[in-house]
Amino acid sequence: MADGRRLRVLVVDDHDVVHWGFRLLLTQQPWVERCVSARTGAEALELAQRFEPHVAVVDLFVGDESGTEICSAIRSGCPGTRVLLISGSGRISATAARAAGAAGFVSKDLAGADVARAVRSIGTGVDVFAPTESGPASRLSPREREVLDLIATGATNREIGATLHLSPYTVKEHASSVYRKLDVRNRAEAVREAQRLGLLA
Amino acid sequence: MADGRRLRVLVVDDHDVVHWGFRLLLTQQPWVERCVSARTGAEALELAQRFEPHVAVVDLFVGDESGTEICSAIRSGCPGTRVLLISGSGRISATAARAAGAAGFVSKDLAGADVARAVRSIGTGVDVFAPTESGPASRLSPREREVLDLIATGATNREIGATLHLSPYTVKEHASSVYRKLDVRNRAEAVREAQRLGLLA
DNA sequence: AGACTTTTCCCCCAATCGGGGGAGGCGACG
DNA sequence: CGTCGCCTCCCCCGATTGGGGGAAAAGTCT
Repeated sequence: MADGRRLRVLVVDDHDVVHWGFRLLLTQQPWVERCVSARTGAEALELAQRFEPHVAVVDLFVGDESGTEICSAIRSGCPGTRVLLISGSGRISATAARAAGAAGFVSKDLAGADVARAVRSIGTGVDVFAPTESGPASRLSPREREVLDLIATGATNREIGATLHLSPYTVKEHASSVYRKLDVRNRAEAVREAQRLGLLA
Repeated sequence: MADGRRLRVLVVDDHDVVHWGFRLLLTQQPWVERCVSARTGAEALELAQRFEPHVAVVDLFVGDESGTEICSAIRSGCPGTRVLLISGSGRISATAARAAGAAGFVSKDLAGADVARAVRSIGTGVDVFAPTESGPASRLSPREREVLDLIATGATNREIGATLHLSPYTVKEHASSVYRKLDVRNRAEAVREAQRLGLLA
């Protein structure tokens, strides 16, 4: 794709510090043509269409909005733009990122040079899914994550079952699996641990 | 305190992007002499003692470490340095921030100019506690916070009672008060809400 | 094909939870 | 002085939880 061409990059994040950080990081790169930032999904979409960036760096949580949704919106509204999802402290499943149409996923925890390299790789057509899933977080199955999400809202097993169209027995089963995998004893601790691991918004 | 003098600032955060963001933001300010960054509590302490910054900007969560603890460490290891605590998305009680010896607290959500102004205010001896306490967080009594902390560890009311030398009945009473005040139904949701409000770390 | 994981469902049972009620003591604030 | 919030303790009760057991279908990986 982009070979001898310099890249345009769009940064989507609700924190100004992140904007400045990326701007400082990226404008120093000789292969970056320009770097613009959006603070909301709507702004991101608008900028993407007007600006046609090669790469959109999208935070997993942009205010109240979901990074994966913004990713999907950019993908459909501006097909030429490839999306790199970045996470604050937590992790996301590579499959979920792919499902949203992302071309890559990395953690903000990575050193600057690594993030920059990831942006460049995305821009040149190479997919990047950095944090090879390893922690206890990754061992949670999709179903278990769904259940965990609902547990964090204070829902009972019965309510979760109704929501997910499952028997309360099954919900309890998934909940117990989550407790085992996260090494916690109950819902309260599971929520705390999930927050710590960045599994919840 | 610092009048005609330009300020040295230490940024403590585990995310490089935040470092770059603050660097870009602060080095543009004419009243900033220099801006250095630390990625861990130990590094922060070391830099604080060697560098004697006027202001230390400390994230509420630095990797696995607690921002308030780093704040305390800086305060005792380098009394001349005043600390500005910053939060990612959540909030913290101003009282908790004060207890840790912080001279101020703001949210990363603030616009750049506001954050910069807060840093400058801290450096010139003015305390800054931006999100004026009003929410449900501040209404929690000390006992209720203790109970909430222990609930987040997965402890049962009986265990909490043993820890705090209270009857399980009393613990249950405090727990119920917490639920009422945070407008949640149970422990799991209370933990999630407490995290969101920055009551836990 | 066998091992493995995931998902789904069921039962039993003790422990825990959370709301409701009541009660007394304390200190602050007006 | 009365009220109000905080802290402490107690009981009852139904709902919920979480561990133990078993079972079956589907898919993946080797």
